[in-house]
Amino acid sequence: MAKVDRRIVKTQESLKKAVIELMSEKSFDEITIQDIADRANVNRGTIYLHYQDKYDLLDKLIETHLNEIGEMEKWACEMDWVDALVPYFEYFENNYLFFSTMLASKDAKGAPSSFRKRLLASFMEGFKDEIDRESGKNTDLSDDVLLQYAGTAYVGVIEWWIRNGMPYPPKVMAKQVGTLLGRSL
Amino acid sequence: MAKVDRRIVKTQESLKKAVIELMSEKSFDEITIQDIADRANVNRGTIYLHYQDKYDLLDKLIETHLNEIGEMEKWACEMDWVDALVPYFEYFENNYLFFSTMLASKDAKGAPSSFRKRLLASFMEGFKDEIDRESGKNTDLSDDVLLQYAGTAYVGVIEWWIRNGMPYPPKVMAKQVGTLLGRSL
DNA sequence: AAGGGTTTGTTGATATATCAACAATTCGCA
DNA sequence: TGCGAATTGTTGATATATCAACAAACCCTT
Repeated sequence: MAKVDRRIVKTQESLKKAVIELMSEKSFDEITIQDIADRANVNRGTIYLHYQDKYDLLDKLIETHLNEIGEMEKWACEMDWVDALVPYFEYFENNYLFFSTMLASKDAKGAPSSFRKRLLASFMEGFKDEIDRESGKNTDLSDDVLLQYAGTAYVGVIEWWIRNGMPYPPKVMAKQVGTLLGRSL
Repeated sequence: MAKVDRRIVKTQESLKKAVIELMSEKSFDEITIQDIADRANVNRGTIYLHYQDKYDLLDKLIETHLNEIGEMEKWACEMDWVDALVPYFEYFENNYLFFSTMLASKDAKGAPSSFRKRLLASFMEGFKDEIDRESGKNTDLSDDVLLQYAGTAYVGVIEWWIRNGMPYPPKVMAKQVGTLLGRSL
């Protein structure tokens, strides 16, 4: 990974943080580029050095998180389901504002292409390699159905957990969801 | 006040914040320029664009706060002592980390020139115009003594209040200290 | 006191961010 | 509908921050 200039990182992080904050206050279409610039304490023009427009910014923001989640999948490989899920729930907890905002906000017209959908796709992709093909318990099931089932279940639980203010600690969630996913796949 | 470039403000604020944080962890002489740069997430060289060395940085940091306190004096003029003090104590509260660190840390060799002394001088200066010259209650007292008395008392109380984790809310402190200062001056 | 590692202050070349100004577009509303 | 105001996206000139590299000063430890 080539080193990125410090200023780029700082600017992009302020911008992303600003968008998240603003989205928890107004709907995405009401947010203006100037709003974002002000909140991030960055010149308006600077935004265009990094992003096409606010849709692109939101898009990249989502992409960033999905990538980080994707990274964890590799790390978590070779682990028990229950243990592997802990970092996920901790990640959701640490980025509470982002997830609650994303799952709460209605999609704007153009770009956002439903965060929920992208999250689901990401999870299903990750589940692919985790399906039990040995014990034979899944021989009568098609992957499509299985993935859809486990994926929506997972997303659904996360959504519920976030929306309800994370009523259980990450470890407890990981254990329970881990058990259930283990049964399903 | 000519507008200052955004980047300058950001950089200087990170640097000042970094110094305060670090001073609450190590003694000032143990802090290295590189430490400050790292903590502030700024290139080491950038520090020299703004300050001579770490002593200068600390000096300017103190100066900044003393100036802000000085500003409040003008604003607070024409007010009852009790009311006038409220913003002060609120300021101390808001900058708790700074004041507790500054009042706690032993002076390093070169520059710091005792924060406590500078604070005292600043207050005494501010008290000058507040001495009661009309009622005649102070005719037998010399300004020197009076200022020294009230100044050290004020600083002493603040020091105590900060050191003990601000056991009373700012308004309560303002009321009590205000009463006492009113009697003294 | 010598030596090896660390910290410092400085430099020059380069990258990025800023600012102000502009025309083009969109928005709110009369 | 159409006007005025706000927002957008771009530009060019400039300011600031970055990075890497350097020699000098400064520990410490032997």
